[in-house]
Amino acid sequence: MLNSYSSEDKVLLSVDCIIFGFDNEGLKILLIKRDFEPEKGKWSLMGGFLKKEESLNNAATRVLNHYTGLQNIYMEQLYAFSEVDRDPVDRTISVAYYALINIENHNTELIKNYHAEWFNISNMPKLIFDHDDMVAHAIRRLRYRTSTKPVGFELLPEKFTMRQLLELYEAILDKELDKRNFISKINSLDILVKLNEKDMQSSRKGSYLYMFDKEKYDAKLLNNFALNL
Amino acid sequence: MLNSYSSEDKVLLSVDCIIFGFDNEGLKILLIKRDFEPEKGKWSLMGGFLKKEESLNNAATRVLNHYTGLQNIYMEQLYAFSEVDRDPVDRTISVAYYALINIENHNTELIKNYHAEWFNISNMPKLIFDHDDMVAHAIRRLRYRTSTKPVGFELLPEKFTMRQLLELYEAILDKELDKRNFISKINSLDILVKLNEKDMQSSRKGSYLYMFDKEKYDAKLLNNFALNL
DNA sequence: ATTAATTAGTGTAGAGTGGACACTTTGTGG
DNA sequence: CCACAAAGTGTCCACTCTACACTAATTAAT
Repeated sequence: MLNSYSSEDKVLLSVDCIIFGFDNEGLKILLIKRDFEPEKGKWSLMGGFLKKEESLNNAATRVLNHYTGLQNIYMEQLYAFSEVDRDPVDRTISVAYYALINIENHNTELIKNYHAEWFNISNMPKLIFDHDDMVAHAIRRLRYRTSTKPVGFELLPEKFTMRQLLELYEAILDKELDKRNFISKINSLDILVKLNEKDMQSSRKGSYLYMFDKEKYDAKLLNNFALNL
Repeated sequence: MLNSYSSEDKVLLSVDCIIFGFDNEGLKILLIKRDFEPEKGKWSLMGGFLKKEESLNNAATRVLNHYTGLQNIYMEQLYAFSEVDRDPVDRTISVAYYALINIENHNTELIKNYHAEWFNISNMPKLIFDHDDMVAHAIRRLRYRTSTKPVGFELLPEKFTMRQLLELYEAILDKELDKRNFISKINSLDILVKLNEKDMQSSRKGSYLYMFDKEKYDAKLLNNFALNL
C-alpha cells in the first residue's frame, strides 16, 4: 500500500536565502550575479534545489554554507512562493529563508568566485523572478523579529559598542531611535556584558565594548523576551 | 536552454489546512478520519496535493472548498514542514495553512460524508504524522494575529453580541479578559456597528447585536491596526 | 601646557496606556 | 411585583514610553 501517491504531480522545490549583514554603512544583503540563462547577468538571491533526502532547513543551511563558508548561523523560514509562472524554466516552488550573519566572518574568497556582492537594502538592484518580494518579506519579518528575539547580536561582531548596536537597530527599523531610551531598554534586558575594554576608533574618548551574555539570554528566552523600540 | 533543471529531484508537495471555527463551546478545529492506509482510521488535518498548474494558495483554497463547500475564506500560509521521514508513504513536503470560518455556514452534509468532526482545541485526539505540530503552529499564529488583524470577526456570525466576541478572544488567547476593558478597547478601534436589535437568547434583558463595519475597517487597515488584550 | 574638538555617557518629568475593580439597569418568568 | 440573570457602564493607580540637554573623557592641534 506504500507509494500510493503515485498519480500525484511532483515538482521542483528550491530554497532561496536572504542573507543579511551589517557594517558601518548600514544593513546589507548578499546577492549573486547569475551566470546561466535565463536572466544571466542579473542579480539574484542565493538558492539551491531541495534534495530528496534532506529537510528544507538542511537545504537552506547547505546553500548558505556553500556560498559563504559559514556554519551555525541564525536562519528562519519565511514563506513558500508558488505562483505558477514564477520561474520560466520549470515549475518550481521556492521556500525563502533569511539568515543573519556577521559580515566580517564570511569567506570573502568564496563570494568573489561567485561574483557575489553586498548591497545596502536601500540601494538594491532589481532581482530576478519574485526575489524582490522575498526580500520585502524578509525585511518585514526581521523588523518584527526585533521585538521577540535579540536578532541584533547575530549581525554584529563578538565585541561591539552601544553605538553600533543602536545604529544596527536604526537600520533594521528604518527610524531614528533616542540614544538614552535605547540604552536603558537594552540594559533592562540584562543580557549584555560590559567589558573593561574600549574601542578607540570611533572617538577620542573611546567607547566601552560589550558582549552578548549567552547564558543570561538563554535563561531569559525560556521566560519572555520583549523589546519595544 | 529551458528545462535546464532536469537533473534535480522532484518531490510531492501537499497542503494541510487547520480549519478554525467557534461556537458557544469554544474554539474548534475540523478534523477528518483518514479512510486509507497508512494510519487509516486516525484523525488528520484536511489536505491535498499541489497540482502542477496551481499555486499553493489555490491548492489550499481548493482543499478547503472541497471539504466544507466554502469560498472566500480568510486563509494564511503558516509554514512548510519538510522532515525527511514525516510521511512514511513517499517523500512529501507539506505547507500548512490555517483558515477561519463561521462554523454555522459550512456544508454539514459534506463533512458528514467525509467523516469529519469538530474538536475543541483543548480536547483533540492525537493526529497523524506531524499534524500536531502544524496545529500548535496555527494556534500560536492565530494568537499573534489577534494583535494585528481583527481575526475574531471571521469566526463569528454576521451579527454577534459583545459577549460572544469576548468569549471568542478568551478562547483564542486562552485567558480570561476583563469585560469592561475589553469592550472599551474594541470600541476604541471604531470598526463595529451597534444594531438596533437585541439577541434575547442569552438573557432576559437581552444584549445588543453588533456587526463588523467593513468600510471603517478597510480604512483603518491602511493606517494601523493594533489590539493588545 | 592649554585649548578645542569630538563622541560617550547619563536622569528626569510628563503623557499615555494597560489593568484592576463593583454597582446599577433592564426585562422576563414565576 | 418580586426575584433573577445577564448587560452595561467609569475611575483610579501603576507602569511604560517618550521627549529632552548637559557633563565627561580624551586626543589633536597649537
